[in-house]
Amino acid sequence: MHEVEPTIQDSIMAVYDQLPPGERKLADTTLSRLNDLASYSATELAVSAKVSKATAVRFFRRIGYQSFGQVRRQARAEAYLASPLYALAGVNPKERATDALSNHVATDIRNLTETFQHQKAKHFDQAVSLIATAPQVRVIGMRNGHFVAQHAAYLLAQLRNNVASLPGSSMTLAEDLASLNKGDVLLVVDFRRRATLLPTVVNAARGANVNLVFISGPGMSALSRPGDIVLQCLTEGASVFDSYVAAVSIVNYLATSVAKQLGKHSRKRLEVIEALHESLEDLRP
Amino acid sequence: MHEVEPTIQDSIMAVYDQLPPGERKLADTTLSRLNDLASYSATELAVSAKVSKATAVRFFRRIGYQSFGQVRRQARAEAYLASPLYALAGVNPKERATDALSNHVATDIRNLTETFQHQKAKHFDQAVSLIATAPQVRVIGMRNGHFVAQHAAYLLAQLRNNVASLPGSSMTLAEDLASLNKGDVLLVVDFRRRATLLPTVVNAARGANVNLVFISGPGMSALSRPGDIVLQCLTEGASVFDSYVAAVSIVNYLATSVAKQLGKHSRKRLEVIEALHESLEDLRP
DNA sequence: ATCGCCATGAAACTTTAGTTTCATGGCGCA
DNA sequence: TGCGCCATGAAACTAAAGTTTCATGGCGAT
Repeated sequence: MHEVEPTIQDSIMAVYDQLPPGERKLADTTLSRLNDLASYSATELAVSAKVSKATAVRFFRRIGYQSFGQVRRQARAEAYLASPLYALAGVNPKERATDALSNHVATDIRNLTETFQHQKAKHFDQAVSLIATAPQVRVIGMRNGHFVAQHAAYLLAQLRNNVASLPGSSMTLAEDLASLNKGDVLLVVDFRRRATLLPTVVNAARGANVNLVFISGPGMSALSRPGDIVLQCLTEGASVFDSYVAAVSIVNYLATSVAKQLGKHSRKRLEVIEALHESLEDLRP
Repeated sequence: MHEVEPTIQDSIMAVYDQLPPGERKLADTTLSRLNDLASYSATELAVSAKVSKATAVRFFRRIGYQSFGQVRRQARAEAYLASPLYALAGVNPKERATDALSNHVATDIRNLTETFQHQKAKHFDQAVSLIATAPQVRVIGMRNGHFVAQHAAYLLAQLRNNVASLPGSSMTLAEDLASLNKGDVLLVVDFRRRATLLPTVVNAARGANVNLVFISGPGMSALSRPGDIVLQCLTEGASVFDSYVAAVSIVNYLATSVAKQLGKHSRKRLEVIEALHESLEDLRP
């Protein structure tokens, strides 16, 4: 019978929930680099986790290694074993991945890269400006698009006031729409399998001179008119379901860009929200 | 127009046949380790090529780098880009990401690849089986995780009966939980900034012997216990916000796998739903 | 309020990696 | 043979990484 040595991941997990905050940050950055851990120095890890070198030493000692050198040696040994996808996909780039998993990942990566490659910078910047400066921002998405819309609303609400996703509650859509004015932004997430409700909403918004920003799938959103701002995302799925990975990514980037445009202002807001949460004891560290 | 930087391999090849014997030995060992070059020190390379450290320095300088530090940095970047998945996505490894946008995309691609690389196939398969066969499936996620949970519920609901996301409506959480029995599955989406409610829910579920499946960020979900099924996703963001791209991707793959396990059964269900939608005129083509 | 515990980072310190200098020796060539 | 060139490694040196020590500050218990 012989002991199976724990992997670095195992070692970290074993103590993860007893780690103090600083060391936990380090644990997270370490875990996120598990693949090529051996190519980082302890100092680099410490810097990127925003803790001191001393904390790094304590951390690696706590998870059971005498020195960082040991960690590096083991990391290198593990990297050698731990790349199933490498094996599956073949080292030769010309060999195509054949199994479902590699295929899935490859499809999503392609969705990401192509979506951003084809994005028009002009549209994107316009969308950012509008969202940053509009008196009110509303987000709507049905079915497949609903969760993307929710995500967008959640992120944007951390950056500015007057962000909400529609419909607020089940039967208030009409009221919600009525409160939109010229200069406001309606972010419409519009993918395949659209509900019939959506065109109605869009028309109402158009009537009120609301600025429309679309996040839509490949093939122009039938709801948009020339002149509207449209951010197109690839949604190709490797199998039965469409993939909304690119849409989620673009929402993140959109919110990030808005944050940058708002600058200090929104950073302040993020802090206020953080403080509120703290005092509400609503979150855990 | 901008110069394409040569890869390390290019740099070596360019001067290979003018190299003196010692440096050539070093060139050979370097080339043979190109894929994880960054994890070796110059000293190690020198030792394994049986030349002195001084020769190593001369060699790396001759191929065009000021210091070994530069070599290491570039090696790391190349190793990362040389992954077969990048090749599949058609990304040109020689193009460097420098601006915010490229950085964003690169981060998300990294999140995807690493998330799937570190996934334990065993956990994943268990999750799929449980979800495919459980009498009831419930999904819960708060804050950052909420939209991911919604997406999961939406996809799974297309494949099988008795899928719902919690809380169904604002005040029914207790009732919802009470209706869970042994053998049911609770899919918990648990990311940073967790609401305090979540631990309560999880404990209740544990009390009822419900099977728990976690989708969580890097660093083990503090809610999970050894033995639980945990699917970990990287959530590293390129800027202010964490990225949930990998989580969305894994949800898609999870649902896809459930679909495959259910086979005809779920295909039938998809058709039924489609027919329902058609007759409700709820969708547009 | 005071005490004690612990996490933490700054800075001193040690060790290791990387670089430079220099002496040696091989090799071609006059 | 003697000269110059250059590759090379040993060793001195410098820079960077890793480790230790220590002072601070937060936090809970007394």
